[in-house]
Amino acid sequence: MEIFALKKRKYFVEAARGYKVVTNGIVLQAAFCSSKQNPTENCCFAGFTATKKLGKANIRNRVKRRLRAIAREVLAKYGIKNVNYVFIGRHNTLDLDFEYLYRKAVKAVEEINIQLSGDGEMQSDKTNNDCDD
RNA sequence: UAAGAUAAUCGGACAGCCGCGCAUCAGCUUGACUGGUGUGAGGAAAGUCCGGGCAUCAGGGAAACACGGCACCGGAUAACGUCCGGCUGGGGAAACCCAAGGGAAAGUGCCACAGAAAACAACCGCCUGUCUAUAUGUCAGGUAAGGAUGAAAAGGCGAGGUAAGAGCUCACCGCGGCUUUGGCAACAAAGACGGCAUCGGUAAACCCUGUCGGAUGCAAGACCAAGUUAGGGGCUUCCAGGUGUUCUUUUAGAGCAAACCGGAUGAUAUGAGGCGUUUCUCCCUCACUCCAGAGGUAGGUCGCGACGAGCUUAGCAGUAAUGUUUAAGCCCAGAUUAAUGGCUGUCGAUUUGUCUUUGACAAAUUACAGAACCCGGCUUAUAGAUUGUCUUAUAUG
RNA sequence: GGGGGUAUGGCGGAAUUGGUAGACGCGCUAGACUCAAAAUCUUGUGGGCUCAGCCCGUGUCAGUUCGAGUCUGACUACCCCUA
Repeated sequence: MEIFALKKRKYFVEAARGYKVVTNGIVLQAAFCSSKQNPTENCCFAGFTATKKLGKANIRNRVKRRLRAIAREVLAKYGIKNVNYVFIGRHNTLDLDFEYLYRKAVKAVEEINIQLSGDGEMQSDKTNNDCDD
């Protein structure tokens, strides 16, 4: 599974409209790619967010790096193709143990994949009006 | 040894596994590709408080006004509100530190409350004279020694002097200008003089004097691609030379384009515009476009990554800031959801505890913080470590 | 990245040239009215202490001044603008 970076604000907003799982240390959002991204086979996209609430520029950068390191390992195994994943840092992301964060991230991805697969079947039949729920 | 003062420097190291940005080379599958090589955060990258470069608004010069910054003296610098050296004032036992530190005899304003009075001092008191009702009185004058205030009371203090007083006189101190000497200067020292009628404070109040400053900031701005509507006045078309752009067999050639520059040509008007305001002057622009002006948008490339107010070392000049090619070496991050990292181990440093003895072991901690157009400063944040010089105290010799 | 602004009791919001900080409104406390509540009326309302008083208080720290909410400098927090 190859992973590419999300770069446009548009896709971040789309992911936020999709599904969301909250764990200790990480918030995960995910949605299927739009057709404009023209994804290659067997790849998914990952974006990272650290808000100004977390701290100054130095701290926000380190949160993003940590999330990037985790996402690289987790999505390589558990990622579904043509999905935009957005990882959002929380106030304790830096303090928690790396192993602990890794296990939490695996759980979150698995959970959101179940939600996405259910949505994927329904998407073929009808429009995705119920995304906000 | 202890307590300080000050000037600087550094601000973790190594290894393993897995990754990232940029540059460049190679490959073919021609791209969100693969592989190799090189390179990749700071002393503050921060705050955005000053000063520049650079860009746009076409522009240059002069005068007046307006607005804003700065202000002991001399120097350094591209420039500065910065830096260096001095002066003066203040703090400290000392090393040393701190200061927006011009002008209050150009003018205006303000100085609450209290107080007789807050800047043109006579309310009480003191003294002299006068009047008659002989009093704790009236009127006229002199007087800043005394008066519960206040942040501040009209040079201070002592002696002489006087009706009472007073720089009225004198000594010392303060102040002022003058002369001489030293210093580039700020200023200092000495001398004699003035009597202080310049006599309070405030200029981070207006202001005056001197001096400096056009405005806006890289989301500046340039180019490419793409591209919508409407009103009024006015209504000529053309040229591929430059420029742009596309392609190729790339010192060039061919094609395309009238948006720009340039050239040719026509009509109308005698004007409009020009970076705080006004005036003057030079000059420029527009006349085939001008005025008015609604809505929409999606981006890309350059700017932007180094021959530079460049970096390192030594020499020379200078008290120093700094200057200098004199000599040698170097080319040193460039993203745009924003690279420079994640995990592990070993060592180092600090603190605490234990054992026992000046070493082991264990635990904890290992800062502030992340370039975004680029430089020179200032300010603020910062675990800990190192070095030089100086002061004071104590002890010993 | 760049540019600008604001900060005063629990909340909104005054305070003229620097001169007694907290006007005014909302809220809150206590009381009156009521069987009870609302509305209404009255009273109080920044904090601390050794409480007839004194001290500290205008985001924080300095400076100028006799005196600072106001003037000057540096910081902190929050907000806005910028294709």
